[in-house]
Amino acid sequence: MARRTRAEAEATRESLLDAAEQVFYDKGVARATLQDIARTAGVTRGALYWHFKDKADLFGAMLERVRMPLEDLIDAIPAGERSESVLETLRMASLLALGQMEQPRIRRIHSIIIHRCEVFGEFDPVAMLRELSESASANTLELFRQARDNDELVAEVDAETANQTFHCILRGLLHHWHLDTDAYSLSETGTRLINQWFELIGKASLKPAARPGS
Amino acid sequence: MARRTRAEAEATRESLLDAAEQVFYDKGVARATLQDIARTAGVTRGALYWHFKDKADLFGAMLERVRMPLEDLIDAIPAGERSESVLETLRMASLLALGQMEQPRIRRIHSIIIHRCEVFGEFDPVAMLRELSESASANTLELFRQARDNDELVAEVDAETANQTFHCILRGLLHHWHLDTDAYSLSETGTRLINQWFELIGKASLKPAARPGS
DNA sequence: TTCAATATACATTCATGGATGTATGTTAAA
DNA sequence: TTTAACATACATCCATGAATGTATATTGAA
Repeated sequence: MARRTRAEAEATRESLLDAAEQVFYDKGVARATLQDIARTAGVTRGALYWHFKDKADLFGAMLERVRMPLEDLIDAIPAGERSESVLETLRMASLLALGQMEQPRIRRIHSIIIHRCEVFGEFDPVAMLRELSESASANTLELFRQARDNDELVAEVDAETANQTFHCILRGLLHHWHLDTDAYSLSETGTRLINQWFELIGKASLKPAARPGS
Repeated sequence: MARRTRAEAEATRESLLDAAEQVFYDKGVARATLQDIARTAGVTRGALYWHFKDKADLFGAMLERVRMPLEDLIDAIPAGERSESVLETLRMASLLALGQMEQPRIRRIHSIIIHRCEVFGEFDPVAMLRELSESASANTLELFRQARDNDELVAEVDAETANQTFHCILRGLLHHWHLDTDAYSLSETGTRLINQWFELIGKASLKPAARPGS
């Protein structure tokens, strides 16, 4: 066909990324063919090869599109200025994060990363996950240390172990939820687990109020 | 080549499964070719097609080979007769499980399932993971309920939430470890996390002894 | 403002390889 | 002799990537 205007070109690029998301989700990254993706987007492989070098490039661009909200979500945790206590800030931030993970777009991307792609030539999604994990862990560790310095933690726990357990619970919950996202509500179950754990590690004297609900 | 004796045939079948493990681990299930696997096993694709229907069948057989030890590991948890308290039994069983997961064979299989395969035609590894998870969760839930009935749990926690948190911590830790298995020792870090959590959920009056080490 | 000149945004076609599955050959065990 | 346990050979398919075609958008100069 003929040349499109710049706005139209950007639109086809976006529709290719949308199509990639859908096809990767439906068939897995390896079994997804560029033909499938182009057809889903309503164009030919020619268009795809114009906008992206190959499947790895397309995959990377697809992740890039949601990396910002994902990283914002992590960096936003310290942004919630310590309203009452640092632990309370962490607790509320993690509940917020769980809510984000139920959004369809984020959920689909997570599902692709967790269950629908594998080590992939030069491109290694595991490395990306590792980086995200490291950065998130470093951020919250700082907060757990503040909590310890503020004497908000019970005697049995240290900041480092608490931080690790915190991320393990969240990660474990996310992975279990992705085994069957229709089985239960991530945010509801997550809220229950997180609240109970924070109740255990926080000193009773510093609790904001008795939560009578169940 | 010539016809082999039954024992030799079984040996080539085993070597094909060994080769599948290695090649799946190295290149991922999708990018692994049956040619690679046969070559690694020192035979041709003819032998592979004699023993297995196709790649999915081979993959299933590979998992079948370690399913028993994996399920034994889960079912063995209640087998550790309640020595002192139910919680103590659970704690020790989980530490045992972490140790098993560091064994090279189990580690490789886990790595393949977690990072090196994706949804796969009729064969769905996610469904298998879901079943294993359900069965393990049901087993331990019964024990957490016993612990509650024995009044071993602090007032803040209920059996159901404790069970979920327990599995989330273990699952989250396993997944994080598999991002870089050389970064730390799974059993050492796991012991620290698990011990601290059990200390939090168990009543102090029932603690077997003060663990002075750190 | 207008109009070549050129870059852009694709579609189409082609060459290639590589993976799969099956059919058939071969040889020694049973 | 028959058949199990492979090896070899073959046909088919299909995904990739690059090459080429093409019509329009954009731009700079006059």
